[in-house]
Amino acid sequence: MPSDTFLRLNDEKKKKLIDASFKEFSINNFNDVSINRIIKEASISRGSFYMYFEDKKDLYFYLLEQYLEVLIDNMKTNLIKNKGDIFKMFQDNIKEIYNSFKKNNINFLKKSLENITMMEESKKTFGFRDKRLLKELIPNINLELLNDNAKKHIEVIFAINMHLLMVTLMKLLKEDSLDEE
Amino acid sequence: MPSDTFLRLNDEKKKKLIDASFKEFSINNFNDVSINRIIKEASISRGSFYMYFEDKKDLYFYLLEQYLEVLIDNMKTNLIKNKGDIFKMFQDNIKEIYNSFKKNNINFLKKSLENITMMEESKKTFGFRDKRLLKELIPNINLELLNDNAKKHIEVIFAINMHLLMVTLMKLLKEDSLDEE
DNA sequence: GTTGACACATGACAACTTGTCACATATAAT
DNA sequence: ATTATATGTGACAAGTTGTCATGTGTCAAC
Repeated sequence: MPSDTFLRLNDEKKKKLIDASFKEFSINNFNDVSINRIIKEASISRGSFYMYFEDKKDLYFYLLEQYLEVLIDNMKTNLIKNKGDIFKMFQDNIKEIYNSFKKNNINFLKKSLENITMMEESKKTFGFRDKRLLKELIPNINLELLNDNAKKHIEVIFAINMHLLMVTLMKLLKEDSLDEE
Repeated sequence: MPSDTFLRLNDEKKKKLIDASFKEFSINNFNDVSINRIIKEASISRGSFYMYFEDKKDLYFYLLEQYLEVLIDNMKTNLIKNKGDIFKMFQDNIKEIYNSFKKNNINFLKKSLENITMMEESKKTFGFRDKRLLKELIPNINLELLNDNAKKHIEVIFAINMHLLMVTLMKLLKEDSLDEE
């Protein structure tokens, strides 16, 4: 969360920083985003930045929220335009975001989705990569323990269990981290 | 992918680097992982490292694959122990990973899941955050356009559409990036 | 009007980071 | 022994981040 100091800032200064941040996060992956470039573009000092935000992550999540605001606004507009038809609204919104990307060739959402995708890659590696896991294990699985229906859908059952393993571990390990703090 | 040079390395040297890398990635988030620390721990030179791997990401995905190998091995062992019962196998595996974390308090999988979670946070922000989106839009939605069943499940329908918007955009924007290259 | 308290701004600084490259050395092939 | 080819090396430039002592501005109280 940005500090109160940031929120108290006059609109112009705030906007300048937000704009510069959006620009930077629209061009670079999270890892390559440079606070240096942001403060240069926004003409604020290094010290000020760290007065406003804890770190890059803090800034990023603030930007996400801001983006969401804009998204909601666009959706509202499109909803009214389409007389309350949510399906048409969704269609229009996709078009708009896509066109805006085509035009400027930079897009905050695009980069965000890339960041997510990169991490989802690793999730895939764990879970379902090329069905490799199952292939390796199948000789050792006793199919007789399953009923006929389950036998047929062993891939799905395996995938679900793998997913459960991930989710369970995620929860367990997360709770544990919280205990420490 | 690691270079052939790396794969040709003798086992001892390879292991030393892999071990050091796992350790570093088990303690720090992806962003905070330092190649510097890794090469120091593994006693190799900076130049060598970049001969083996393109960058941090390259190394990370290699480690993921290695981790998967170990996972498969553990699963096999547990499968045999449990006479081919995959459900018992999954249970045992969760316990094992969790206990290993409890013991060493460092865990590669834990950090990986944290990285994923952090990015999933942002996905949530876009998509479904507190049902805020729907709440803001509902006054403008014309429910008469939906049948009675759809009316009841407007939240679900909305969530699905939101998800579709994300997935569609992800695809569109990704394809477009490929065109450029 | 001076004082003091507080909020905010500043940029130099230490302590990192990464990727590259000219050069050195090892190993194999002629 | 000589030449290729494959590896190893660490200094280097060019960045990065977060901190902190030292500003400046503002506003209330004496």
